[in-house]
Amino acid sequence: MPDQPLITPLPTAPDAGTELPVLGGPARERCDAARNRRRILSAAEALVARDGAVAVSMDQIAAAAGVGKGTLFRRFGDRAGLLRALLSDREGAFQEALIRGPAPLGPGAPPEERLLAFGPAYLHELQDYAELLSEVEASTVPGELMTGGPYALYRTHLTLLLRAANPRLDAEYHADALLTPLSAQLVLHQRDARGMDLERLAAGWQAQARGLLAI
Amino acid sequence: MPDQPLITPLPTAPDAGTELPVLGGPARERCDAARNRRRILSAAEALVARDGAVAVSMDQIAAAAGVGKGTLFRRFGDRAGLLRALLSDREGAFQEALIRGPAPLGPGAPPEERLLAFGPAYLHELQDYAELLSEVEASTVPGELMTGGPYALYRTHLTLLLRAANPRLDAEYHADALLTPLSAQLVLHQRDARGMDLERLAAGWQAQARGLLAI
DNA sequence: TTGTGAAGTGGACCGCAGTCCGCTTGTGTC
DNA sequence: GACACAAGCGGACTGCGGTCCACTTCACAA
Repeated sequence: MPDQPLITPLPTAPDAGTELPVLGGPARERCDAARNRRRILSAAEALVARDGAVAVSMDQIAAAAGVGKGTLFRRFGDRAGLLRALLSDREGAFQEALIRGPAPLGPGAPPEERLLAFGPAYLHELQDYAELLSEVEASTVPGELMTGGPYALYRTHLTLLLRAANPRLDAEYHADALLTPLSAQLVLHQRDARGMDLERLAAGWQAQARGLLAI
Repeated sequence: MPDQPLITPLPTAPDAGTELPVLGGPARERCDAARNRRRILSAAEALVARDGAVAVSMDQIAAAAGVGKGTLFRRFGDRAGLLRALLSDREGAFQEALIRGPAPLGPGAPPEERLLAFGPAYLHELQDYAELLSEVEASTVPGELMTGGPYALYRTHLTLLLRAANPRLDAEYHADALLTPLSAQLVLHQRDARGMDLERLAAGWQAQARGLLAI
């Protein structure tokens, strides 16, 4: 299982990873590089767990990992990339469940049911790592957030489901419109500052989706 | 007409402004301070018009205005506050139209119609200053964006309309859910990177709202 | 074992937003 | 007009994310 499943690697950081001993691919990773990557990730994980993602700086991570700062940026592109790498396992599992998992989230159920299952499932996953993902959202350059990374997959997924469930809709638009209320920053604010619990958010999201199916 | 209508001033920057010659209020603004504020705003406006909001730094604005950097931050709190001040006239006009303007955006029309008028009107306004507002969104600390500033008014407005139009809804949730797809960052991405024109965005938003009225 | 080129490294460096505090200046009082 | 004091000022300073490039280390071939 790759370290960063389904996340397109940065052009500057191929990160082919996964120490396959055979089949020297187009660009194998040198073993000292792999060792440093592990060091960086485990140092970052420990610091984030202790102090929270907001309070951890790239210098701190570099120092804790015993590498230079340049190595962090060569490996992960920018701060958002490093934080995203910390999430990749969990995000990968969710993406896997979307594509190959059991119904109604995975294939097998009718598109209406799969659509209605998405929001609550995503919100449930989000509870664990909302703070980290919120930090990723904040430190990603605006346009890039929607373009690459996991959002592109979710957008495609929702577009296909919407198109199948109600062909009269502008599926592309509504995929965005259903995805933005799931933003980690918003959900965190709703949960912590306004006291809206998970069930309420999930029910609201489903109502939003059901409305689209009704027209 | 105040400089920053309906925008609650920062605690560190009272900005009572508006050179009222009479009625010495609780905290009159000294006239050199007012002169500097005008200098800063016009310098900022010129630089933003020339180079774009992203490319303009606080140091540049301070230098162009002929004041120290500390003055900028004393006056406007942070970068987002300064950029928001550049928008305040236009935002104020739109808020005015919401509250006291002609129907269907203003009062007089039934809530369903006022709701459906909001999205397209806001998107239309946004076209002019989307880049600036996107920069404000990006440089505002996450929680604060929804709490203060114009968003609070829009959220309240939508909440009231939704509650009146369909009492079965969780009006507070759906106010957020209808507001997030109007984020300047998203709209800019949809318009420029994905080639979705204004009519399409407006129609999509209305469909989203109409769905809520239907259930 | 040794040579070689590319992949990898790390810390000095840059421009940035935001803070701090000693100094200046305007204003109301006597 | 002189004074006192608070309001205002500004630039040096901090820590940050991110870049750069001279240097080191690895992997492979002869």
